[in-house]
Amino acid sequence: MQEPVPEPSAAVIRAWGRLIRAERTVVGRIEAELKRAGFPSLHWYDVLLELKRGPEGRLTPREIEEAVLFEQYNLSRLLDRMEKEGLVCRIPFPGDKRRQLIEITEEGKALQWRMWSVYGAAINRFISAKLTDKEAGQLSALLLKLVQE
Amino acid sequence: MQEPVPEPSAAVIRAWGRLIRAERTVVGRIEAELKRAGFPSLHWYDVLLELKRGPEGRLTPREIEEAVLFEQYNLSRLLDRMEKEGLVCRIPFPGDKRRQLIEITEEGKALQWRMWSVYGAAINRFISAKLTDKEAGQLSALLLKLVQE
DNA sequence: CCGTTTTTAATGCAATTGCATCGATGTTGA
DNA sequence: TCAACATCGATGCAATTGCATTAAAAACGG
Repeated sequence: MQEPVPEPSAAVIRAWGRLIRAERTVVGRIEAELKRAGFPSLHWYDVLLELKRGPEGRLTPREIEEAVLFEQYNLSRLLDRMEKEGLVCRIPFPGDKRRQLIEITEEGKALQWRMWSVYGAAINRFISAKLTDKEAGQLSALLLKLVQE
Repeated sequence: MQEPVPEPSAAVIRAWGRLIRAERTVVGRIEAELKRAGFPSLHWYDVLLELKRGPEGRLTPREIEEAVLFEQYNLSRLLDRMEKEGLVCRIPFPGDKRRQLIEITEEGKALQWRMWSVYGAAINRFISAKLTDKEAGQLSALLLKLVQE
C-alpha cells in the first residue's frame, strides 16, 4: 500500500531553494576571487586549513573526509594532487598499516596563509557586508538544526 | 599601499562554514534518495521544473541558466543529454536565430512528476522534520539577504 | 588460531565540469 | 550603412568527479 506523500510546506520548499542558490552564488563569487588571484579552489583551502588545525598538522584521510565532507575517492585524488604540489605529504600511521597520516608542509601552511588574505577579504565582501553578527548567529543556528539527527 | 584585511568575525566564519556543510549534507542525502529510486540528479529536476513553470513549458537556455545558476556550457551539454533522453526538445526562437527555445516534452513532465514523489518525501524527511515553518521562513529571509546586492 | 567481516585507501573507466574559444547573429553608434 | 561590439549557444580539450571494484590490513567470532 502506497501512502500518499504529504506535500512539503511552501515555506520549507522556499528555504530549500534559497539554500541551494545562496550556496551556489556565494561559492561562485568567492571562487572567482580566488581564481583571479591565481589560487586553487576552496577544496584545497579546506583541506589545508583542517590539517593546520590538526595535531602537529596531521590528520588521517578519514578525519579530513569527515571534516570537509568529500567523497573518499575524491579526497584520495585531491591529496595526490596536493602532494604533487608539495603542499602535503603522506606518512605512515604508527601501528596500523592500512591508515596513513597526511601532514601539511611549510609550503602548504604558507599557501593557506596567502589564500586567507584573499578568502577573508571575500568573506567580508560577500557575507559580512550582508549580515550582522547577530544574523550570522541566527543563520548558524538554523543550519545546525538542519543537519542534526 | 596594502590595507590589512580586517578579519571576518567568528560568527560570520561559522555561518559560512555551516552553510557549505549543510548544503553538502542535505544535497547528499537527497541525491542518494533519488539515486536509490533510479532517478537522475537534482540538476535534471531543476531544469524540468523551471521549464514546466515557464510559459507553455518553454524557456530559453539563458532563462534556465539564470533560474538555476548553472554555467552556460554545462547547461548546454545538460540539455544535450536531456534531449537525447526525450525529456526536452529544442525549437527555433522566432525572430532571433541566435536563440532557441527549450520545450519540455510530455515525457519530461512525467519524469518531473515521478521524481517529485521521491524528492518531496526526501524534503519532508530531511528538512521539514528539522525546521518548523517559522524557522524555514527565517532561514529564507537570511539567505535572501546574503545574496542580495 | 583461522576463516569471515570490516575498515582503509587506491584505481580503472565513464560521466561531468571547467576553461578557452569559436561561429553565427544581433545591436549600436559614428 | 557599416564597422565595431555584444549576445547566444556550441565545442575541443583538460581536469575533476562518480561509480564500481580492488588490495591490503585489522578486527571479530567461534
